[in-house]
Amino acid sequence: MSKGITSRAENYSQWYNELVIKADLADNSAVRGCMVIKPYGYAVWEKMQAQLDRMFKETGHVNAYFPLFIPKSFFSREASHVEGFAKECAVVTHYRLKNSSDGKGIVVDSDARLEEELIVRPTSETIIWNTYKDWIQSYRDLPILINQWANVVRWEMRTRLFLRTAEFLWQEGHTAHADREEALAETVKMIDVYADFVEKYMAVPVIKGVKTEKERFAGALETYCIEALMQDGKALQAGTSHFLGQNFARAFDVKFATREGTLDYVWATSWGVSTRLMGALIMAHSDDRGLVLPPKLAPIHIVIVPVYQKTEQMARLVETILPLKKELEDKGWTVKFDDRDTVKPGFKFAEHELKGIPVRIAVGPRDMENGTVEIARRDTLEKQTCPIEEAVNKVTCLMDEIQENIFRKAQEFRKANTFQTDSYEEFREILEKGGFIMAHWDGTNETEERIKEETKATIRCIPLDTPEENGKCILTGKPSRQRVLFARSY
RNA sequence: CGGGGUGUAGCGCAGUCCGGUUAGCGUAUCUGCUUUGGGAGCAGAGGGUCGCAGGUUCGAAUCCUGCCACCCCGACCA
Repeated sequence: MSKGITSRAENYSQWYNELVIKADLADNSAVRGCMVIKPYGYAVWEKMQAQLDRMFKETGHVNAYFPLFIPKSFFSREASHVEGFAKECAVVTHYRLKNSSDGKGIVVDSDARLEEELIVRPTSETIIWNTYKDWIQSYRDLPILINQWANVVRWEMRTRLFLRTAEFLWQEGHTAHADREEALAETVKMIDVYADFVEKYMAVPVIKGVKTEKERFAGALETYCIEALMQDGKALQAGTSHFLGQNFARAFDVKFATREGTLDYVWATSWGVSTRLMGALIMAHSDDRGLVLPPKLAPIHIVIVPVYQKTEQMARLVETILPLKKELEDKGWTVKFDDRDTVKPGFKFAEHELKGIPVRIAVGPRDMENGTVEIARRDTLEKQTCPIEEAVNKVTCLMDEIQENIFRKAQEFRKANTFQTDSYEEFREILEKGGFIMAHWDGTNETEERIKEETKATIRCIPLDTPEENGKCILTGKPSRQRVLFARSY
């Protein structure tokens, strides 16, 4: 295990993987493309989960749970949906094993073949809409605003810890509405919730927009998304909210009696974020010393490290440290007192930095004499000595400062790496360095496809808040009304 | 699924071309002493079906055949 980790762009993926593993977040599992989320990583996910859940409830949603297995036939109901997901599904064909006839191990019992294969959900639209059909008869049954916390499986060709694993954890909201406007409003509301969460809690700035037809979710009429820029200059889709129109209602025959007494199909939305957000968090803030966690999502806010030579000294330090710890905890901070006597302070410093703990307090004999403690912040690595009675206030201020600072830093990075160009030549040059590019596009699938083939860049989104501006498509020179966001992406 | 690469101690690797002592190094682990304000030092100890299965040979980590797994780059994707 080497001591340093480098975030140089050319070995960014190794850096990322190494960081995830060393910072004790996750491991590769024995199952291809899956990961083991370790307790520390899971604690971060739980923090994210808790906050998102709060935000969903505040916007009127409730949680429910639907089956892991989906009958194959459900999938073929919505044509574009099956096209989008069929290639990457895990399929259950049998329900029993038996001892092999040669006595060596266990084989699948070929007599136990399922009449209809079951798909391990890659997303739950189909099984949920099949259920909603029974739940919805009248406008009085609407809206249905349900969220599910679940795992899904997508048999991806290539995987990377947190960013794209075969199995991943996520939440998926599935709502049903009586009219188009309400469903559209819900779609927008949820992308706003996501953007809020990612910016205010994860401290990662995002760009809100809609996907082009080519990048749209399979079966959606419109896909809203938030896009973030990682430190290697690649874009990461951090969350999506889909306006599904009446497509799934038609496919699953979900009609309702309207106020006016007519029969109409239900309007749908779905929206989700996943453990991929962990990937975004890691890549957006980390440095060569390891993870940098925003205080609002850090499982441990403060670590207290004692510095001492003899056991008696430690006993004296404890008398100072325990009341301090208690006082910090009363303020609502999660505090770890690292009293291990098996490793030296320097080792502990490095380890807690690797794990991204926002604030470290060191207390040693020198402090005992002066009535001080040393406070170090993870984001800037600055250290300061302060009187012990001021420590609690100091730390409390520091937490807000750190939260703001890492957001500002990420914002500045994005600003410095967002470009605007009207020349295809320059467009290609910028892509080599990485970053977001705002450029004109003629609005056709063909142009988008050709740009992707020639440059590996995709249209991340058509940003919501970009002003209209007449221009010419960067590739074809045809007229364009608005710049769109291009980037290479994960 | 296409291209490239790698499987040797918990982790990271050397040895393989050119077969030949008891398979080695770093790190981690354990014990002891000294250390402790930025990843400690010394001494000692434990830990291996050399990815799997065949074959060639007096002798295989090394050569041959087949298989498997993983990683990277592409295509695909949250």
